[in-house]
Amino acid sequence: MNKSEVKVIAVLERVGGFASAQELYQLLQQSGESIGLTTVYRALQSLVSDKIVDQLRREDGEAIYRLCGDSHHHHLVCKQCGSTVEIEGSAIERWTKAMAEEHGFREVGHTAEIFGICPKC
Amino acid sequence: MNKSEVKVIAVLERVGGFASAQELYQLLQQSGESIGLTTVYRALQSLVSDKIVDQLRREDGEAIYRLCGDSHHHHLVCKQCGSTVEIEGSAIERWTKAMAEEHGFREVGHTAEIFGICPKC
DNA sequence: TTGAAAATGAAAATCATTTTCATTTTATGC
DNA sequence: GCATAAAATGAAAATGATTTTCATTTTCAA
Repeated sequence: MNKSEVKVIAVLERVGGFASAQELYQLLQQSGESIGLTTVYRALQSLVSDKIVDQLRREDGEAIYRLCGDSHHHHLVCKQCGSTVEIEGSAIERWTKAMAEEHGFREVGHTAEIFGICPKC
Repeated sequence: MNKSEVKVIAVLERVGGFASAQELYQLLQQSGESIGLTTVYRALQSLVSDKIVDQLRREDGEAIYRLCGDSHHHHLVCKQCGSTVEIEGSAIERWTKAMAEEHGFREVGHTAEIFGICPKC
């Protein structure tokens, strides 16, 4: 665990959820850290292979990262105005576990979003 | 639905599962079809937005496609080999409805995927 | 038949990510 | 402290999937 990895972990803690390498790089720049994009990518690779960080993919294929064990939340997003509400997702956690068990999958994670039209719109 | 889209559907039927745009392009070339890579991409985009084709992502971020069944289903995807299992999602449907109602949203939809490592890998 | 709209595809552009490679930093042995 | 090998760093180039551009071809209705 070297200096860069510590910096990346710190910014991931600050973010408290998923972020892409590019976003993390920008956040680090903004907080005055001197770190190159290449190094951010390398730190993330290393943290992923050490299972300190989870990696998954946005719909557009960009890789996103978060600290393992971060309890994550889900969003209810308005299709019209874009406003979002954080919602409770224990039903999904249970569903994930049940389905994984039923099909013998391990190291499972999930993504879930609800979208619709909010009361204001 | 134009000629290219028909060709892409035909090759997807032949494949009988997921394939990337590049793979589909090669298969089409091999079967002597005259079609450009750009056109393959465009046909896939169009088929996805018409909900004739499902799109998801390999672990490396490459988009993969397959013909979708008509029923709304969810996927359990192996992070390693990309194999997928269609799973039952009534829990999600209920969760979506409950959350939407709680926050006054209407016309709601959702996305949900579970990923992990399958028994074989 | 004709003209507009849609489709096509080669080449260029885009963009996240990885690789290269020369330089700097760190750690280790003396 | 000093020398030196190993590890880390980052700028720039390379990669590879995907998208955009744009000139050309095809389709189709009037």
